[in-house]
Amino acid sequence: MIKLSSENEKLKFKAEVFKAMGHPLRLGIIEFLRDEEKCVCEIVDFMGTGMSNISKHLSVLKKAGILEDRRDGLKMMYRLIMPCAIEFSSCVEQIVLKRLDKHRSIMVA
Amino acid sequence: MIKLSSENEKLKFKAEVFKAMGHPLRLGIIEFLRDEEKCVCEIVDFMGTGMSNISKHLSVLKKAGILEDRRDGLKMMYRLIMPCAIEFSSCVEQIVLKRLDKHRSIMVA
DNA sequence: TTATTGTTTTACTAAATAACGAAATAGTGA
DNA sequence: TCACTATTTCGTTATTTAGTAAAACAATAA
Repeated sequence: MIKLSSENEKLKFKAEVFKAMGHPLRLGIIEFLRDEEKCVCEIVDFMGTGMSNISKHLSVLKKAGILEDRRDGLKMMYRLIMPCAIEFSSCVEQIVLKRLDKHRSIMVA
Repeated sequence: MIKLSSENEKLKFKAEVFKAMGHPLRLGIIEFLRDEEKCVCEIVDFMGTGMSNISKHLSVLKKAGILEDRRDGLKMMYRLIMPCAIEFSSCVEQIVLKRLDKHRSIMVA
């Protein structure tokens, strides 16, 4: 069966969102922004890596449509604009924890 | 601020789930399996690429804990075991469509 | 204007990972 | 054994990632 090309286009766009979230540092940023916007400097302090590196990851998330930024004086503030990302992340977390438990009990057995 | 290492471990596991979904072909497989299990041959027919390629992508999804398989005679049947993946995928789709609309209206304006 | 702060971008290196097709290798059942 | 379905391995090519350093940029203060 041949898939419609518009379907493929949609899949590519959607996959880009998942790909953007598929990196520990970027996922950490998303969770850090869960409740309120933060400046780049706060994100750098929290994540513990260089500003230039964080800035690159932020631009990936922005391009994917997951974050938006806004200037506040000298600072750039970033905020989450895809609330379902947090929901899905918690769902994945539950599954991951369950798997880790299972793994642990196999190790013990 | 320094992050706990167990937090980092969890982030890595979760990121793996997102990474697994961050590929058009794999996302297509997930949506194809939305309602019922399918054999590899059906997935190959639907996605339109080689079996060896599909098989590898299936193993990525299985390893991430998104799919499970079961043998039925000669065939291997795959099914989705992470229902929230579908929910999140629809949420992302809505956002992607909105962005495409906006893009289109900018192009027209 | 110049200096300072906060951020982004570009450029480069090096290592790791991912993608795909083709061929070899399982498993299962007749 | 043969046919069928699926997985694995191999080799090539491409992409991703981390990291650092330097330059560019934007807004504010002196």
